[in-house]
Amino acid sequence: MGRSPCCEKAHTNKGAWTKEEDQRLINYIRAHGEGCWRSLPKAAGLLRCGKSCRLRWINYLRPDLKRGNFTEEEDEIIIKLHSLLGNKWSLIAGRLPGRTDNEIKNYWNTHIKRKLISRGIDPQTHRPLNSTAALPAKPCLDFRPSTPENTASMNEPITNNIISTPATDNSSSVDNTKCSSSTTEESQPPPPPPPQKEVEEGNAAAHALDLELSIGLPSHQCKYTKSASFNSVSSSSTESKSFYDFLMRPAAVAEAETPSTAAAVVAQAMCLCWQLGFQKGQSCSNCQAVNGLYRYC
DNA sequence: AATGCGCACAACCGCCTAAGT
DNA sequence: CACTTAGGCGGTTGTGCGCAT
Repeated sequence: MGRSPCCEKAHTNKGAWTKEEDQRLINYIRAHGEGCWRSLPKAAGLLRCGKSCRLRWINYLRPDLKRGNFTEEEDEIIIKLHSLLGNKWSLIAGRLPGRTDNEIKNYWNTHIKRKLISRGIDPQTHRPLNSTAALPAKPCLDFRPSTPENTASMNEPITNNIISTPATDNSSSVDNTKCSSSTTEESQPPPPPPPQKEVEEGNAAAHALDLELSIGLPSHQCKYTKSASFNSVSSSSTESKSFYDFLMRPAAVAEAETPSTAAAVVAQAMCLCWQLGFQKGQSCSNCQAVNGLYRYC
């Protein structure tokens, strides 16, 4: 049985929105609030698909949108979050008040990719370009469930989780693009994405995800539990907790902070020696000192 | 002035998941 | 438990615009 279309396509407009349509949508949402996108078009007198209305509102009409150019600080935050989260645009957008996932996604594809390439960094793997050729993209947070194997691996020196040392180390059979440490199942050739499904299948309780960054998610305040079910903070590390706080801080709270505050938290919580193109053996003291938290080194 | 090209971004599409029945 | 539905997400496409020739 196929999926029914989200709306009656025969009688819906497509393409660019007119000012009148925008105004109708704005007026309706102002009067009735968001919700029930399926019935909204009819109620608002719009010949549009509900999905289309939702997208238009979220990406363009919402009053709290920032619009305008991204700042350098926002750039850096996006880069850093992308290195951790991969193409989880909605998660990244959640950390940038006033920015939408679509906006960030477009900005990434048109600006930041080029910027990173000009720095000699692979935009997908966040590793130096000359060491990442032909390696598949991989998000950098590990959403695998906690298992004894994982837990054990977390206590080992980190060499290949998330961003590993640039590939001078070919002798290791470990796939450096993997964000997770090697386990029995992951010692096999990496299946194409997404790992999330596997994770969820192996985690019926959906509560034991371990991000290996010791990031946890208080379910009461994060709307993104569906996309990334973070576990509770399991580390006493101040740094990881700071970054956890930053990631999981509601956008409304984050908005109250200055971008530099947010950036500082990221800078504090993440070791970026990898991003600077350090070669093996040149990693900073943080990488060596914080066992199990930074997977970049 | 006309044309071609590349870029930026709004919008669409298909899929997934949670919630409802 | 199976099925349906709405909402949400990420990838991709379409189109308008500016610039170079």
